[in-house]
Amino acid sequence: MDRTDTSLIALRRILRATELYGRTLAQTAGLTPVQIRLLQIVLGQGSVTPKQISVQMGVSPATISTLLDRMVAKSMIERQRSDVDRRQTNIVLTEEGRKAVEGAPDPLQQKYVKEFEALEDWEQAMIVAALERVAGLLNASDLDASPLLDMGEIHRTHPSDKTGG
Amino acid sequence: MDRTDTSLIALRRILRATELYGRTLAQTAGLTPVQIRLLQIVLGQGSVTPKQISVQMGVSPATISTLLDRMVAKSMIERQRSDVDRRQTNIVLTEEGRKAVEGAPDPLQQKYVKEFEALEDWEQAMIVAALERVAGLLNASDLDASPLLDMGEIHRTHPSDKTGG
DNA sequence: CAATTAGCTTCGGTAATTAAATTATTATTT
DNA sequence: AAATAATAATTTAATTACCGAAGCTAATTG
Repeated sequence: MDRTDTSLIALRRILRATELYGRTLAQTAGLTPVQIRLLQIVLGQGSVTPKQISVQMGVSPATISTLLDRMVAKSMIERQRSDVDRRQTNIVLTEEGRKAVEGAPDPLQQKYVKEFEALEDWEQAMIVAALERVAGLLNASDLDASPLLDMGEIHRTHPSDKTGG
Repeated sequence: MDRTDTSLIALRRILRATELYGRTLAQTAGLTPVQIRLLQIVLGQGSVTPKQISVQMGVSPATISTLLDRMVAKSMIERQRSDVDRRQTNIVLTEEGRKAVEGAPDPLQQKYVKEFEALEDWEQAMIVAALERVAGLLNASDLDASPLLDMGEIHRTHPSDKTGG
């Protein structure tokens, strides 16, 4: 077995593990994976339009619209008409929504961060370099990643009050 | 920004790129991402039970059952009652299903393989080591990866006409 | 044989998804 | 400015994804 296959298999293991565990986490939080991803995007941006969300999640605006309906019904987000361009709607988290997303961190946080930080210095450096290389190979744009920068904060805080809902 | 955050962002870029591109590929093939994953699992295993599929995909058997219904209706797979244990059903690809899955390879194959193989030797080695390390951190079980070993064959073979199976 | 367990399916319901059509607003063109 | 085009969001109708509970069939166990 050559290295291409080996790396592909490792990548698939990463994808599977993340997805499977993410589903578990979502159910624990009383939300769906899609709903959590929405909340994460809004948290990372502070304020986004449905259009922006649809691009980041790779689904149509119609999908986002109905998804937002449900999240409004759950009092997780609010729609605010934009002042500068009244065609646009700004999506913001409610207090409840912020608690929900901070109490339901994403699977990478849970399974990855602690172990990563326990690694030797040189190994961390190698992993960072390799991951960025792979992301580059996949043409992964910064558009996808930068909104989630704020998520990095989570592993530093104590989400000890999981008042599940 | 520390290395933990940097690596998390890179990982998310990988996840997003794979998912977004996978959705595009699926639509091009006239299938959904879930349906393609089902076909990939059956291809990799040769013959699987609905229960095994449900474990690998991380969904309930009920979900698989209805999914199989649709794929049978599309003539992509067949249900075959097991002889050794007649409670079980063996899922196998039809000729049409095999063509479909081989004609719609997964996003990693498409966007990754060629570029990876163009890398310097040392860089390939580094990436393999790093990816396997990360997969290990995420506790990705071998259960998830080994079924997909056969997928690695795809980029080497010509899916012309493989008689027999 | 009766009870239990295992594997799969069916049923009822919620959520996710899209294409197409609609509404409201902004931008452009004549 | 009036007409036209383009953009942002939503609604509608339809399909797919998903699950728990209940039901069915086959295997196992007492």
